[in-house]
Amino acid sequence: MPELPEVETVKNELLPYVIGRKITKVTLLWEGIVKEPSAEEFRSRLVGQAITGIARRGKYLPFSLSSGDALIIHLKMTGSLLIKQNSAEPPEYTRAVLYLDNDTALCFRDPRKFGVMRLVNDKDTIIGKLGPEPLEAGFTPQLLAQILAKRKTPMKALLCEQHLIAGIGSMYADEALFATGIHPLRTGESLTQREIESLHRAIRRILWAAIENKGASVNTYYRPDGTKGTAHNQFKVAHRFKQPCFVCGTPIERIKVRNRGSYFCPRCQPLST
DNA sequence: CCCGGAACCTGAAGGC
DNA sequence: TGCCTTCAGGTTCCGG
Repeated sequence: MPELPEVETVKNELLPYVIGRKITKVTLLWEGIVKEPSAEEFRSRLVGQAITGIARRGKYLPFSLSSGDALIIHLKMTGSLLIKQNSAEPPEYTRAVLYLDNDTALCFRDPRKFGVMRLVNDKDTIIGKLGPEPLEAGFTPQLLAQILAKRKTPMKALLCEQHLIAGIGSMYADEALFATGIHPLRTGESLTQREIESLHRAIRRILWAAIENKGASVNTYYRPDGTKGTAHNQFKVAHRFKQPCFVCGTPIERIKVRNRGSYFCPRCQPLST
């Protein structure tokens, strides 16, 4: 599942293939992947434009174009952006192909059709509502304390809220909570100052380590060259249902928090002391 | 504004 | 073998 480290890896590894390249043709194999504008307008406004940059904001990938428009891609759960030879057949489940003027094709593969592309004048209407970037300097323990203060929502849900903190999803929320010994159902307001500082450090350390490992390939996440990341090899609790905790040996449990699977160690992450 | 739950979507895996 | 259920979860929308 692409979260901040996976999306950051996709951006970094896509950049050398696409920067400065002109889009020569757009093929939509499933038009529903384009949220706005219409499929027809999307194609005509994109063809002929050069890609001048790619950024990452939360889990969004804004591509800047020579026209001044922005192509904003969200991979959601199962999307991947793959670089192929433009003469090659696109991989199975490819929903859209951007052909570039260097003999390559950028394929948007997405088995579950959750992924989204938008072509917009102003990218801030989409990404402007996001919370702070957890790896930037402005994300301080004080800011995290402010975000969690007086909130009765479970910690697992709070960490996944994009308008509070941008880029964290289910896997890395589980990992950060385990590293801090916090049960996923603890409320935001129940955390002590000490726990908040520890959580702040854990979030940054875990996200940085996952970027160094090129993301986690739990299911269908692939890097642009088709290879997988290795960050999931570092997971302590995420997707380790019934397996022994590396710290105390207790079987990892799974509960639903806001309809999301949440993995945790019942002994290392007690709900009450 | 705060909070919780459903819907979207489909392949893989497990149970009977 | 084959059918049925569950699981995966980022985002958006709707309700109280």
